Amino acid sequence: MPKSTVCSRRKPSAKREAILDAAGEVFLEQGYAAASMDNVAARAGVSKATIYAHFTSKDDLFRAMVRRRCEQGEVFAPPSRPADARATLTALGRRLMDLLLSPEGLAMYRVVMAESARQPDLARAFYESGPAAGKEQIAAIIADLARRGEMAVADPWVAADLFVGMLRTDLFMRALLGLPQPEGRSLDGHVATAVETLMRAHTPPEKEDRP
Amino acid sequence: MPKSTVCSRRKPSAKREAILDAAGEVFLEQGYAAASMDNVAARAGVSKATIYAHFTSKDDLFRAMVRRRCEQGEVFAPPSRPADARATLTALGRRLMDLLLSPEGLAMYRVVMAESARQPDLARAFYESGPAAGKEQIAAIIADLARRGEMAVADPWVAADLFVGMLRTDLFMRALLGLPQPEGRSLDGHVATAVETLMRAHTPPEKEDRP
DNA sequence: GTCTATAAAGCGATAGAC
DNA sequence: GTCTATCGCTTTATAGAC
Repeated sequence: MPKSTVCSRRKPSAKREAILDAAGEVFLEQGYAAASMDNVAARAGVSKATIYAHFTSKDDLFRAMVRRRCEQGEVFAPPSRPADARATLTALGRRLMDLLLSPEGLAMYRVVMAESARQPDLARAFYESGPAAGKEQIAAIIADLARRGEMAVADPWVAADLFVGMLRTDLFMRALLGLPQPEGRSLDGHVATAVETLMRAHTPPEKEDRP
Repeated sequence: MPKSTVCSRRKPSAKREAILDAAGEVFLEQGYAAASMDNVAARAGVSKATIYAHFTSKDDLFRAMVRRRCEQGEVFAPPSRPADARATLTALGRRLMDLLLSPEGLAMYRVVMAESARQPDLARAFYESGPAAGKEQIAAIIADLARRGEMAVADPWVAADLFVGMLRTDLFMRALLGLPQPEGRSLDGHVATAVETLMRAHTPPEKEDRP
């Protein structure tokens, strides 16, 4: 995968980067409509006219900001050395929860969903480089576990979907709504429950050993 | 449960209702910030001043609209006569999917999430009267199945969480983002997969019979 | 209660100097 | 490229007649 010096169709002008950073903060905090170009300019430390020298409109700036934040490589690395299904899924689940519950990630979900009606292509780009890419990587790891006989999986994509779904429960919904998390349950316990349920439904016959 | 003539702290003035209906359409379509009072007035067939005679501000109108749409009774009725776990869960899952994927429901999620930072109490009210109330009803039904020996459930709330999570997967995420649903998979198949996975993890020992 | 007309402020976007 | 200053429009909210 290309990582740097490739696809730099624009030289990384310092001001341009500052504007994009500021736009990220303002749009993600306030939403597209409530955010103002004056606000972005102030937070970037430039004048409003400078923004319009780099971007043709508020819309253009918003799209550039979202697209830049979508450019991220592999977020779910396969385990460095082969491990059993429970350990692999637990690490994976924990990583997913951290991503889902990060403030920037949550804000991104909110703002893109809010604008999805007016920016269908942007919503698609976000989905494909975010949730879809992540699920694809998880499905690949599950497929590998199945290949090694650690799990009995008919369709790795369905299994990945179930796994992500069991992790992205009320906890995620509450986070998206900005509500405080209930104190009782820990993230690790939450992940363990999902892993256990998935394993019970996908344990290969020769490994059957109920606790 | 009280249904009508109760809690009518305001007489249902016709214009007031028209304004609230119009506000629902406009806010849910365009989002809070992008919606204008002129637009609401036009769609309600009244003048802008009339709106301000009933509501003190745009914010007040928005809150009244959300709160009114949150007043809904029981959405997941228990089965009329006792049925086995698979049938009960399948009906329940199908009902949940219909609710989650309805255009009004989706728009409500989007607009409340987008405004959650500025309206924390509104987000909480929506959550409690929507997702939380639904999950509570589902947990009660699962608890009843467990009591009758149809399922082996340690914690009905955890089971309900898992069940809802497995249903509210990518399908729901894509719907929130306004993306078209993939053609291949049917809603019924999706529900069946979730029911099957939940059952495998919660089948009581004396009923063990794998297909 | 409901209207028309308007005030006051903020918005996206641009002109023109440097 | 970057700035200051400003245009033209839309917005929320209100005054005053009926």
